[in-house]
Amino acid sequence: MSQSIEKKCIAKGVKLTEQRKVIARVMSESKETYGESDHPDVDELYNRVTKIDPKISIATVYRTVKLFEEAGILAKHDFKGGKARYEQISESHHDHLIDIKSGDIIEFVDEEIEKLQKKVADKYGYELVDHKLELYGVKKKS
Amino acid sequence: MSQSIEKKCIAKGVKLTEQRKVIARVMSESKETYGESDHPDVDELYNRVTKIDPKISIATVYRTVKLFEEAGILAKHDFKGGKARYEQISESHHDHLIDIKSGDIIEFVDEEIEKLQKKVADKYGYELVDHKLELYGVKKKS
DNA sequence: GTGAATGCAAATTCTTTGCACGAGC
DNA sequence: GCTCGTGCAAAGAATTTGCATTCAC
Repeated sequence: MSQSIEKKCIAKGVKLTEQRKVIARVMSESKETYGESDHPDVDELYNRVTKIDPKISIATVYRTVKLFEEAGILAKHDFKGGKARYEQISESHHDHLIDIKSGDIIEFVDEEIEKLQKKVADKYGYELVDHKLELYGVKKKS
Repeated sequence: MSQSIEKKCIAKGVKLTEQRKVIARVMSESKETYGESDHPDVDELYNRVTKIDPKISIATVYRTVKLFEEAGILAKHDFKGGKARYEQISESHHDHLIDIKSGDIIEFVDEEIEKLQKKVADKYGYELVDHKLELYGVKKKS
């Protein structure tokens, strides 16, 4: 179980307003409530937070996810489909396998792929600072 | 050297209008003219095609790249930065290493990573139909 | 000739911003 | 009181779409 976003904010000196607390809480509870597959977009997040505090505006949600992203608290993903989707950054890095039929998202870690990526960057004289690996697949009938 | 887009259209039964021919030609010549790093967005493509035929509208460019993408002729990439960027699909699959300082794009192939990706999908009971691997790096001073 | 493609401008969608008001120190 | 955050609505940017006209076959 990962550290609450609220605590991370305090650790990083991000000021916590009431609105930010609600957004932090909703994102902290995301996977516990909706499963590992949960990567809400801003609209979905807005729906969830306004159930707790109906006065929060969508602009604040946009501003807050951007703030959290810059603070290294949330990760932004541009999966196929146009809108940006967010998840809390966890200690352990992982990549995504996306079911193109159902939209389900499976998170996985593959140390060997990680190592090879560094090797590739190295080969071209680069230091790897970030990467994105998304697999798109269909369930095999078995 | 890869097959011209125009020929691919004929092979796939995609109707060729004058506008589509111009767009096909510009995308076919993309890497030869602008280097391996070339992955134009729609705006850039629009600039290039209107130099050949100034009457082509941006809507046609959008419609055409979507059409070509659906026909498996162009690949669409959502690199960081908001706008979609395109390149011709070549026989040999490759991934991208992006220089986050200069924006340069290096294309690379790593068979081992490819294999591991299939293995991961397999492990979760999926058949891999597509994937996206992007490395973001900074040049090492050496 | 007929259905599909185009150009234009308006509409959509996602996201950002200007500004006046409000909250916290 | 001052600074910064928020809400609202308007602005922006990228992309799509409705419709009348034109084009490809």
